[in-house]
Amino acid sequence: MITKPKGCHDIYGAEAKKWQYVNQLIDALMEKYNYQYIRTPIFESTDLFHRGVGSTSDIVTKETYDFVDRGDRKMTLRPEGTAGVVRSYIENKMYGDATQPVKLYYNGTMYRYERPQAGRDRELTQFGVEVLGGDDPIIDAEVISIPVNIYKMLGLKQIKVNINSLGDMESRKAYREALIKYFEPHIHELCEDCQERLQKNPLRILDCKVDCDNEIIKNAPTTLEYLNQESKERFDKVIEYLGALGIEHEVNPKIVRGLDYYCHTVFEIEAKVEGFGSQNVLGGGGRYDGLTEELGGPKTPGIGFATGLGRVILALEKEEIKLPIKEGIDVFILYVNEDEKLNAMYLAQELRMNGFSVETEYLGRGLKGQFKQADRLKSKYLLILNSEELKDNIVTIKNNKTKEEEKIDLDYLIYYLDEHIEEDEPFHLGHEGEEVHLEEGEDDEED
RNA sequence: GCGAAAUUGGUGAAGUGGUUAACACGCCGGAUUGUGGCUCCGGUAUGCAUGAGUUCGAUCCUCAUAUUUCGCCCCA
Repeated sequence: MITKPKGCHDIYGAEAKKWQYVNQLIDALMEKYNYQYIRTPIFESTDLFHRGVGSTSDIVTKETYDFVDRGDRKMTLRPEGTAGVVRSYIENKMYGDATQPVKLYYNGTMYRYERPQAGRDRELTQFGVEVLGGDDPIIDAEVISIPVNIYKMLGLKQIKVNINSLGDMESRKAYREALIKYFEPHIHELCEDCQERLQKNPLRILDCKVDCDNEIIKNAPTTLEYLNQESKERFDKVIEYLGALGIEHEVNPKIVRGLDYYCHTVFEIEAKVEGFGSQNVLGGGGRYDGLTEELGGPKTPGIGFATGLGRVILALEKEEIKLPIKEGIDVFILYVNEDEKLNAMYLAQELRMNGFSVETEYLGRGLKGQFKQADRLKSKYLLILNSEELKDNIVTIKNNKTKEEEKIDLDYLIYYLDEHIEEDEPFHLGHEGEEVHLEEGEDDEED
């Protein structure tokens, strides 16, 4: 048997419904925020990812899916969304668009050559936004608010927003050096991994799992102490604006993110629910004011975030949240003989084209089996065909809940169903179209 | 890249170095000759992850491979 590649998943059945729901919620909310959907290629020139990401980690060399195409071009399956979006922004000269800043969102699969574990796959789906061409802290606050609001709308409660500032490039550099200087004399008191991190990626020592209780790490200088005046004021604004949006958060100087291009605001949102596993960051992001220039575009400030939808769905499961997913069909058409079958086929098409979800029998089961099938499909109505009745243009329609049965003229069938079956509810933001309040404590705790 | 555990039908699972691998659920059919969900009866073939080895004989023991799960590294 040929099996799926390691770290990949088939999404189908009830799980696929969850994905569709989440995707619909994202699309609906992004429309309200007026972010434009963008779809970029799933593979790009390998250079694109090498340039943006920098050299402090072994991401690029070890953890991407690289291949050479038939034209000898070096290609890489995208490991994240930002690089492609920024490339597209530059290539399509969006910095010249009439409406600025440019607000974009994407939702697609990413590929990382990693060892799978809970919450970590080789093919993953990320939803993210990028805002290019503005550096006011109001943008930072808005970008952070998007995943927070999505999690809330999905019903997730046990989440925590961590935020930090790395400052501008100057502050960041100063901090890095200070950190190396601080750790160097104590290096032998730290774990092996940390000893290696010291020169390669000293910021990562701060969230080491082995040494996290070590006094040396606890007393290490924080990014915040190394912010210059301007960076500090900027960060204070972001905090203030988050407060205005009612977004609970914690300033956590250990949040540093792994990549070189981040500056100023960085944030991560983690799932706090019991049993989530060690990969508990649902999403995160930050400001990358230097990236566009690095990739060959004009100097353009930018900020974005991405959230792994697989982890979001895992969090929904761990918090035992049931999404309001519509299930069942409107009508199941039962038939037995060939003449009825032809009518069933035609009626199914007719009703479908008139907006009803319809199933009929495909496997030649007996009437008893068809009733069972209709129940399994959670059909609201049963349409029972009978050759004799059809001659008089009559069909039997049965409400599968009340079990009441009526004989009606075929010409009235659509009218009848229109009367009895309520319209599919369009996707609502919030529940049952009620007003949504996202502030703490006002939620539906008591419902 | 490193370490640990797991893998039995459509599903949940029990079990053994030796003719037909339990039980349950599900599904299909019948009792009920065109109105079901309960009950009873019958059916559900080739199925013990894959490949090699040990053995008279392997689903069981050994090794390898694959996948899954958990942790480390890394985390975009």
